[in-house]
Amino acid sequence: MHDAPGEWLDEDEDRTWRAFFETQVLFWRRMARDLQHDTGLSEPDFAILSALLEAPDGALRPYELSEVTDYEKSRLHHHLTRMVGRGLITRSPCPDTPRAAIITLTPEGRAAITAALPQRAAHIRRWLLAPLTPAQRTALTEISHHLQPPLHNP
Amino acid sequence: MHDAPGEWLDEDEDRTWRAFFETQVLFWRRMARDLQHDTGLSEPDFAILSALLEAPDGALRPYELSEVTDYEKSRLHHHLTRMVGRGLITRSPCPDTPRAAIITLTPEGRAAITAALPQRAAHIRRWLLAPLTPAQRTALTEISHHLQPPLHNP
DNA sequence: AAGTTTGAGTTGACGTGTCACCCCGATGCG
DNA sequence: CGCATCGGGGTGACACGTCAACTCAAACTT
Repeated sequence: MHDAPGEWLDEDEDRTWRAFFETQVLFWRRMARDLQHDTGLSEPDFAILSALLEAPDGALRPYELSEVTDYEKSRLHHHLTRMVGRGLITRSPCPDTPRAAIITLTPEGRAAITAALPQRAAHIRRWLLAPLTPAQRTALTEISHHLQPPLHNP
Repeated sequence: MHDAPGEWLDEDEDRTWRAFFETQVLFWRRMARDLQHDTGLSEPDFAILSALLEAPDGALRPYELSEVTDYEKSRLHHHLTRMVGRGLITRSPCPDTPRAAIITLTPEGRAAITAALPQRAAHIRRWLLAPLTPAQRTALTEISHHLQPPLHNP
């Protein structure tokens, strides 16, 4: 015999993989570039600011932000530090609980994210939704769900 | 009227976007983690080493690597520097043409990439191909191609 | 021939991410 | 009570990427 699953993908698998891979690289590159150029925000800026915008008073604790954005605490901490430096948020010790921090949207941060939302929607439409037929959109949604959950072995 | 395209995505668009977004994040996280843990290589390591492996004598000039991998020259240069430091490749001045460099696979680099190829194929099967039905695979291939080319306005 | 342009290669500063580890208050339990 | 463990928060080192700019030889221009 030659090989069971083989050393590399067969021709069909390879076609799917290459199309997928190249498209993903292109897509995220376009999204990051447009977001940056149209709003001055990066992907993580956008994720954090929009989480804060949906929170009451525009304020959340870091671990809550970490759950919403699915960023590890260290990555989140570093990024929050940079965002404080740019005036988008503030980090203050929580008055009641000592050992706790609280992240708050500044007016500049609020202005930035509210201005960015429609831009972002336009980017998503332009690079993802518009090129697809309605059938392809639903297919993509289903495919995404299929790739998501099993998690048997994280 | 309320709004033409609106400030954010409508419910249906949002469902597609969220499913897509979250799945992509998860997918690339899994792929990078598995590649790292099973082979000690990062995504850019893998891309560069497999390009070199397919080249005659396992050697290419940086600008050729840049075309194959679609990395900007600066990113490529920095990464090559790190890879030289790890002994995966060598960078030598090209004998005939002065101002040119030549990147060569070391025995360690060749061993690393040949060991990594089947691992990588297994990761792709596990996280992308296996969870999908044959129909979904072909749909994904087509969707990827639809998202690719237009480029009207880079 | 002198001057401009082109392009491969390089550099440095800085933004982004990951890893391993530390700090310390709160919680739980022998 | 004393001690361990847990978890939110934080830090530093280093890997990865982007941007703007520089070098310098070859090619192109006038």
